Amino acid sequence: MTLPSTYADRNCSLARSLEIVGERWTLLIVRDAFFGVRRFGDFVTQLKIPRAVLTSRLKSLVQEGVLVRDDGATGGVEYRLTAKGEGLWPVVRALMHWGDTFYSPSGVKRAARHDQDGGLLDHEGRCGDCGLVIPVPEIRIEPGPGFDSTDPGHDPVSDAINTPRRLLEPITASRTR
Amino acid sequence: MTLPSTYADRNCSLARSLEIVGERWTLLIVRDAFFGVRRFGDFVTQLKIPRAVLTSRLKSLVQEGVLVRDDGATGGVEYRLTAKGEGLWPVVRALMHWGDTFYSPSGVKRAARHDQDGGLLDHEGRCGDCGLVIPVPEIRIEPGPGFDSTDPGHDPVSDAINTPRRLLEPITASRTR
DNA sequence: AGTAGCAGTTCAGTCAATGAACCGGGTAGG
DNA sequence: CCTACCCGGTTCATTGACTGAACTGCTACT
Repeated sequence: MTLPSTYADRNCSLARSLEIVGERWTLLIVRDAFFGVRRFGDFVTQLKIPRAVLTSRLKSLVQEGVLVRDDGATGGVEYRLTAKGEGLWPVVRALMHWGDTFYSPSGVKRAARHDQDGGLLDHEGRCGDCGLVIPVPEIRIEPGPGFDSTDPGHDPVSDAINTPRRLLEPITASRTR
Repeated sequence: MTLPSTYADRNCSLARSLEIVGERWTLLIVRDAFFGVRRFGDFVTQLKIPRAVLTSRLKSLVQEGVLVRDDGATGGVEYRLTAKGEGLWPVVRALMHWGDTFYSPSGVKRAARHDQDGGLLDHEGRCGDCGLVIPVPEIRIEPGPGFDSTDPGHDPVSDAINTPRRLLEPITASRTR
């Protein structure tokens, strides 16, 4: 899966995409990046992913141009989504919608709103108020009716993610800067 | 990944979805099912997936209600998408679109049309002619400009898949019934 | 110097994937 | 009735990937 063309089908863009984001953990890393996670350690605590696996996934995501790694202004290492990475939002949205539909009887686990006018976004990412498809940086995400708030967050990163916030806004919770 | 809740995050429908369709090969099996593949042996020849893995994937997809297994009218075993399985079409479409966008400079590898009026479907599945989102059984799929027809199909199943056809229509190519 | 936080590595144990050979039931032909 | 073939599925030895815990090395602060 890591190597190019592990799936034989050269004529299928689905297979091609899965070469990049089809491995275990990869899409969850991307989701966290949408939610503002940027630091190696924050991915580890949020996802409980083995550090070695995270290293390998971040490396290939950077190589594929889904993330950029830079030693950021804050002094530490940061991983951020590129435009190509942001292009995965419809994929993440579609999977979340399918999961909400078939595995969350009490309603969506997370709702998306248009940050500018507060309108609810439908499953296609279209704002109920202004009718437009909202670009990623203008989307605000918040807990929905299906969100389970018993068993509350155990770490500041999860807490930050579960608070209404705009996508891509960096998480600064644990860091007092 | 096979077990429930291998991904810790209970409050994320993305993680929940990936429990079901996030394993290696699973979405490719689903894609083939959309393209009309129904037989064990056809999945093997089309995907070149190890038979043991296919057995295991089909079993869990049936268990999750994405596929149904029945000993069909034709006499053989058949795997078909359920409504829940058809609900994965937006996921498959989103991943194909991302792959087309970033890995297929010469254009989409497969185009989708509204079978009724011949209108091209956009990346949201909306018909350019009638403006509606087209339900899966009314979608016709055909090779697009990015399709590589050198290195032609080596097996009748691939040939059938690469011929314009409606989704879900069973492949009967190799079988002379 | 001394400590703390963080990105990333190392390593041994475990579990899943791979590919090729094999099994057994059903059907068709002789 | 016997044989050959097709097909779904299993078995098995090998290889490779994932896991979790401990460790390294760098930087900043005291």
